[in-house]
Amino acid sequence: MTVTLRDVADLAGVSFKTVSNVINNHPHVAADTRAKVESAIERLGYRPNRSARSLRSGRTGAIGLAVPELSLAYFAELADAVITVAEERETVVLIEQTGGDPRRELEALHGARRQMTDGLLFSPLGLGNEDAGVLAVDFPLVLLGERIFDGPVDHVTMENVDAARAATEHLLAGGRRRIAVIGAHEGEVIGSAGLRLSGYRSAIEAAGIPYDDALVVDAGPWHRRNGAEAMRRLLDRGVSFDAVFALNDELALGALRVLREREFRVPEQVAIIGFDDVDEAQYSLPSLTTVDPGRREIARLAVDLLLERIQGADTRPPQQIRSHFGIVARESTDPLA
Amino acid sequence: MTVTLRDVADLAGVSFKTVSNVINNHPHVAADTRAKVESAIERLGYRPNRSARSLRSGRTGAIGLAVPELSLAYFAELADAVITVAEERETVVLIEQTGGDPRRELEALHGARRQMTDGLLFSPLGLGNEDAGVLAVDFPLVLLGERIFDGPVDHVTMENVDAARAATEHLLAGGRRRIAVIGAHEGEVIGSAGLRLSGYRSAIEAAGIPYDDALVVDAGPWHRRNGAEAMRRLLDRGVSFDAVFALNDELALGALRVLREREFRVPEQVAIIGFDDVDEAQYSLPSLTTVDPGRREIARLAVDLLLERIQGADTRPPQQIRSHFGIVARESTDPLA
DNA sequence: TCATGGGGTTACAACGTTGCTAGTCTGACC
DNA sequence: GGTCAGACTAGCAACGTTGTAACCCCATGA
Repeated sequence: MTVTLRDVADLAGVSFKTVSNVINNHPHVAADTRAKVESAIERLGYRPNRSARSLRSGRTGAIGLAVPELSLAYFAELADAVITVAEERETVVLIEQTGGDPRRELEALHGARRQMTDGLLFSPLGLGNEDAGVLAVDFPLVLLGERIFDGPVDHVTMENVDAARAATEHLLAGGRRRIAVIGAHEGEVIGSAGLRLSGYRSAIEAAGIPYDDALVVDAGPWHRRNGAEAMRRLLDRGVSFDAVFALNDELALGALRVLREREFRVPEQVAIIGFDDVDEAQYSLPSLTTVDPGRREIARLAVDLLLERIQGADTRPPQQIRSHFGIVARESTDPLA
Repeated sequence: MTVTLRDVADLAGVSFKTVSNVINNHPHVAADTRAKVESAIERLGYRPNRSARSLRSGRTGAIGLAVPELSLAYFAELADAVITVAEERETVVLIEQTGGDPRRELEALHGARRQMTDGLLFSPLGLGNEDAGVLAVDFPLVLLGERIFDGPVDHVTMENVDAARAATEHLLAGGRRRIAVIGAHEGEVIGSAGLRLSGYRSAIEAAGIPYDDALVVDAGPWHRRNGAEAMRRLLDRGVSFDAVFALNDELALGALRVLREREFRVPEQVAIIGFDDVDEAQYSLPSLTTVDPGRREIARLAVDLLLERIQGADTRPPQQIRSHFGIVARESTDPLA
């Protein structure tokens, strides 16, 4: 039924161990032996059995990716990028959705699925810096996102503060002075919300504009519906503003929807900028200016770092790596005439 | 280092095979033996080794999901649903992206990754009905989508024709008479495009409206950008229309963007309906009427069918299963006053 | 009393691979 | 000519699990 090393060996007239040597590119295999074996492999359509290989070697050739949920465009596009990079490295990706629930995030770290992978790319949402201890695990782990910074592990993240500052400066450069923020998380210091908010704050204060609480709206999860709802709350407060910095694109698109519903002209009356550069941002009306946080770069850096740790080649202390960001200017922030 | 059956057996004072029997719920294990073994398992934190189990039993406990790309919201949301259902069945999902490329789709069917899974959920895009033969594989396979209907395999799909007819009727009921179609694929008979177009056609003809080629616009891949571009082509043709049926939501959102750019009032001058009910459809402006094709139902049916085939419990001939659809009426098709 | 049967448990042999070790052979060197 | 290094190949023993078949023992019925 299934073709094994032994079958190949019989056909090639060598021992099955020699076939194994050929497959694993051992040195000291004579060229003609290698040729014989390879043609036998070809003839029989031999494929190494991954379970047997894993059992013996302790490697699975797979990595895990734990994210909140694929329905969020950012994570879907991140997963896309991770899978694509991993494929180039002959590695498969096993996706787990945690829903941002701390309990399920812990399970992603310690659950039974870990056995099926050699390491994990972990993007927590429910766990925070106070949980950094749980990251002390005995398998290769690369942390993504901005929920935890004090963990004893490699961490690939984006330049949240600098990028948020740049986003805010982009609005300021367009002549805006009263810039609202959508998507804050009350009291959060680190975490995407806290970091981006602090970037915002440093930009406006550098421009001599005082920070105004009334312009900052909390939102729960960063879905469109929460962006819409937050914008409604902001409008209902009756404060005036001429720009909005939504802390991610989904929030921005939800907020944009409400702005236009209430017949604000965007960008003439209100400019809006998002964060993430999801594909969709190009196709809203107006198209959405946003921050490209370097998603593909993050995927590449994270996968490569994880694979190096798995191979044991990399024995450096835990790394903190940041991707490069850029402002993608589109219609939603066209400067005032 | 790792805890094995033997360690548990030693602690419990039984043979390692008895431990195996306990774990696999074999009948004929005395209650007190079971208790002893279970407490030993607990004490040592024993976890069965999946590679060893796979090697011996031939089962991996994983299924594959091959889709064009996760960046397309429909597939991201489908993957979300599949992973969620599979998790409830203690099964992990291994996602492969084919990019809709026939070569990579074939690889998904025959490639090395198949070894890591017990079966495959396969949503082709590049392969068509003429390739049905390649689906004759020796592992459990459940086909998704509407590219291939003549395959010798289980197939879970949506009611494309009926749903498209209902979508068109929804527009007709709103008083629209000149309904354009965006996203056709020239000459396609089956496939989502072909089927949905034929549903459209049967609806308008039943309403006594002749089919007009000038109203039907081709588009390549169903991305926003193609929807936008197709809408531009349609407008450039100079034909008049009072409604648009976009064959999926992404096309609809791209088209909507162009309509509003060109200052059409939606839905007053032009109504638009999509297909898929992606999350985003609720947050566009105007919100997008669409067809809910029963994505969660598809995921559940497909996973359960695949798992039954894997267990060998299901020996029926290949099944054709269809999910239930519904029209989700939103602002973009508000009826004419 | 002895065969019978079945509950409960166990020994043994795989599953297909790789790490380690040991071997054989050739050619070069002193 | 003998020794030795190095190139090349092979044998054995795991890795941790499950299927098969066998075992023991006690209760039952003849």
